[in-house]
Amino acid sequence: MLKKEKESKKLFIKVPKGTQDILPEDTPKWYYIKNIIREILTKYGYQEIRTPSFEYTELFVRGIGESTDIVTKEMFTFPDRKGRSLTLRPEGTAPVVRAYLENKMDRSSQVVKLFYIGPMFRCEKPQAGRFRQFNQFGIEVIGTKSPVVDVEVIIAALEIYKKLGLKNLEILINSVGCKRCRAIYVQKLKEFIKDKKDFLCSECVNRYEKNPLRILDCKKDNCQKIIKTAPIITDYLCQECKQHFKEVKSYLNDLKIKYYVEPRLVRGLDYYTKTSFEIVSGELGAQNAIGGGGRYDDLVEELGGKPTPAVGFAAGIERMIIVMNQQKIGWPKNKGLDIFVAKVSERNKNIAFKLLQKIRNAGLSADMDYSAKSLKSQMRIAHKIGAKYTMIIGEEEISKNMVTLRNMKTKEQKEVEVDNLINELEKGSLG
RNA sequence: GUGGGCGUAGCUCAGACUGGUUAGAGCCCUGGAAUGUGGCUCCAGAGGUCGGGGGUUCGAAUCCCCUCGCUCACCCCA
Repeated sequence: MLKKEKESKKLFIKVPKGTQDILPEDTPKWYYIKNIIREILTKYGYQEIRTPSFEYTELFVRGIGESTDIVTKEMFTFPDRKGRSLTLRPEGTAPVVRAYLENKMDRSSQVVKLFYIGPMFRCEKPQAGRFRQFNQFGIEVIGTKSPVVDVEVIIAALEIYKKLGLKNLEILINSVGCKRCRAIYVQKLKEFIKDKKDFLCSECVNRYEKNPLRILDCKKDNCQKIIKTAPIITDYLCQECKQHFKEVKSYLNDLKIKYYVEPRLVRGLDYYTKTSFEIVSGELGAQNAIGGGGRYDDLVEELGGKPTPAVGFAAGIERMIIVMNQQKIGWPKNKGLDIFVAKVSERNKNIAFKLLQKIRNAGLSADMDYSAKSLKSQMRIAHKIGAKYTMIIGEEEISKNMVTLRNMKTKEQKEVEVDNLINELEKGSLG
């Protein structure tokens, strides 16, 4: 017996690493946040799209980029029964573009504005603000190269943050150019670094061949020193990219939105072109990005469509919640129960249950205790769960075909006829 | 993948450095305080083989080794 218990304790299964339960005390927060996201994005003309939680692996390999960290070491990939490779989505943009093409949305209208909310999966080592399953909301505007849209995406995100009450967010912005000018810049960068390679850290030496732009992001002191004097991409943008970046900045200025140009901002997804930005918070620890995005003018074509410019943004909801908690921002709490039904003795439980159901049918929330607890205990429960009223059913009341209704706040209570109960409640006993 | 920190009651932790009688506190939980009423207070009670395994020792929560888990950082990102 004791041995069994011991063994069963060992067999407790825990949540997988990097995942978490959202408990009832927190679900209202999620409702609240998701509602605000939907409300504001709808206002901006975005429509919600829901894509599957997994896709064929190839979508992400082609979309995000073969050599990216996400694809090389962070994906949950598994074969289906026929051996086709599937992957839990690590991000939302590639699936949305896939759905856009698959459902011929390119034919139905000029510009398609979509948003999504849902879980993403990355098999990384968890730490502060980083999980293996996390939720993102994201927006995608497909079908226009106008820089106005880059800005709209940013301000839509900012409005959501603002509505939630998040403070002290910073916007970092950069342009990573297009295919052509980026290639030229990368060449310049490599030339600059070539004779300084020996002073770089071992990882950056690797990056030199694979993805030289990442060297800009290295935080090691030595690399920083070298990078400091390196050419910056914004000096090598082609005419079109330069003009685009200029317009984006000028719209931001017009709207009096504060931002920092960060020429070394390079994001880890290969599809970005031109505008690339990040929204960061000091309250997040090392993982300070609360959201990020940019333009991806080549992705639609990359995934088999016609050349179609697009821009998007994605934000981590868990990180938003972390910042909300840090900044002690409140959110609507669970609504208490309208009525708790308390029975004086077990003999009354059938009547109590019938009345309980009657109240529920009238559209009010109601509950009772199903074990044989004392009236005192039942009152305690009613108090603890925040019931507005407690309905007490005892022999005295039953003999008169009445119940006692107690207002938990004012502590006033009165007897009410059962036949008149719903009327009484609707009439305003509940305010 | 590489490093640091931490695992003692449901929760927050003390005890560990300087091994030694039944391992503690607060909160929470359960029951009770003139018989049918919440909070506070008071009383009583439940709850841990100290993450797991091995070793040293007369004796281990405490020292050593292994292992698992959590956490933070690097990396990368939301």
